[in-house]
Amino acid sequence: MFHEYHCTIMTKETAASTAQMRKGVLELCILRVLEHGEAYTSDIVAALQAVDLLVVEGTVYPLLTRMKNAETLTYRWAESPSGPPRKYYSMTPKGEKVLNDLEGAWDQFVDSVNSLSNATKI
Amino acid sequence: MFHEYHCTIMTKETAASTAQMRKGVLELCILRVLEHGEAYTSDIVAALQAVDLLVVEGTVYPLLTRMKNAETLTYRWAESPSGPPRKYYSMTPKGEKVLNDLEGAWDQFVDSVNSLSNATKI
DNA sequence: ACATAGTACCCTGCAATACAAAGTACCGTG
DNA sequence: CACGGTACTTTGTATTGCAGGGTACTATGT
Repeated sequence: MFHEYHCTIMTKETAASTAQMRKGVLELCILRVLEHGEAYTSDIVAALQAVDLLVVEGTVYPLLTRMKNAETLTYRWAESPSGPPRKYYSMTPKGEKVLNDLEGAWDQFVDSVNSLSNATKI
Repeated sequence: MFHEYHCTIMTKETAASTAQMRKGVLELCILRVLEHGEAYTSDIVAALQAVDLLVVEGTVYPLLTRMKNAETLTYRWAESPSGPPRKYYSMTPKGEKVLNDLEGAWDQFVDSVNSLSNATKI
């Protein structure tokens, strides 16, 4: 069952493709969220869902671990008002550099895809 | 060995992410190429590489087969001026509908990702 | 006629990873 | 002390981009 009710049109094909589109850009999205300050997983998921980027915790947790291992992120433990302690993630200096690179790659990628709809001739 | 010499900045991390970004948008890109008329695989690969979308034949061939099986595309055999015959692909009516849907999904996706860099607050 | 080179298509195996689902652990409350 | 909620982790599956190798057809040169 798809949770993408808010989309105007969402056929089987489109749903599969949008799922694919998310891949590879999640790292950029997470860094953009953390650009505004530290956050823990539920914050990040909520921020991404708030802009219609549909991700689930099961996807974000492993990605955060990978980014932490790559030293793009770091975290600190912090107590929760109710529940177990949370891992609050924030960018490392290396993470800021990665973010900067990914911004450029993203812009270039969008330009490339969009240039196909006008300029291409075979 | 990466062939992405033309990119201004391409670290290990960026290269991996751009490879991921390509995934899921290739179908849209192929449809955008075929929007201008039929083409065979080498035409398509050349058109994508011309706008810095780096794909290889090994990726495009299976994708074209999947799209043909999904009845998004069809093809006709045509003789080559030199070499074996070629499969010239073109969009089916269903393909035009898929293209239209993917255009909308793509625009929405780009907006979502870009909205993170400004409006997000945690 | 035959060997060679070039072009085009196809298939197999590998690696990465999004996602689902189940499991573990901690905290507060009744 | 049991229970519900929250948070983190792990396991398994399916998808798919990519590399590499294989097959087949055509044209060319000897």
